[in-house]
Amino acid sequence: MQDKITQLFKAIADPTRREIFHALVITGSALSISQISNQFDISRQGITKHIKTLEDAGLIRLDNKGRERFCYANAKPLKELNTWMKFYEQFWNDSLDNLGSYLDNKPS
Amino acid sequence: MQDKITQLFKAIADPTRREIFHALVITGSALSISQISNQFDISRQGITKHIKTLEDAGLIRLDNKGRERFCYANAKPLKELNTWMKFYEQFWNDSLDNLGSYLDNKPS
DNA sequence: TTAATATGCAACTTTAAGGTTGCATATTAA
DNA sequence: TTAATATGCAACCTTAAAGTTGCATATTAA
Repeated sequence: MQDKITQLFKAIADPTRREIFHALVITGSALSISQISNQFDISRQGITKHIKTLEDAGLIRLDNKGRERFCYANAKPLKELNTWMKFYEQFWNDSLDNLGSYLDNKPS
Repeated sequence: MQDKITQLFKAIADPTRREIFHALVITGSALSISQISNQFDISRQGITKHIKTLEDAGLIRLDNKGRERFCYANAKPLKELNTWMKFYEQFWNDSLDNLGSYLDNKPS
């Protein structure tokens, strides 16, 4: 399997999955798979696959309740992505970006 | 085409592309396509494709110099991803995560 | 000017991702 | 107990992504 951070980035790289995750976060509680899939045009099975991907990435958790499965968000893994990004903050704040130092060293 | 943020997430979701980007960032200057591809096991053409993807996402820029093409990093687009993530910071800091409010409302 | 280097373009293969359909099964409502 | 609901499992299709190879071309070094 791929590394954790790749798995996380891939999970949120899909717009449908970001929507599902966001819906769960703002709901603040849990939604069943049917409730989620009703909000999308794609089939329930398609949504189930997305949910599995999000679950594998740790971004959602599932709780069985009778015949239903409730999903709720877990934003904690995003901390790792934030850590990854933090490193680059110093670079995106550079007014010149790397072009500056590149041009300084450019062979003429 | 897909939206900007999806394009960015997909660009950095690939581990090889993250490596290329990181190498360019820490180099602080520019590297030619050959110099980059020499650091990887995959073919030059494979690297060229990754570079194209990174360029399309705005994460690197290219500058032609004779027969060479120099790539340099541009971290600025990551700001957008950071903005996306910032929203969820309040949730990953919750000690209880959404499980708490979910259980509170769970039908018994 | 000949050879080596750096690259682009295009076609191709392989694998993974997103999505569908059909069917089986467990749970709950009528 | 019969019907409706919520779901899983598995097979399948389609498209896109990752990566390759071969060849053409421009630039630079010998």
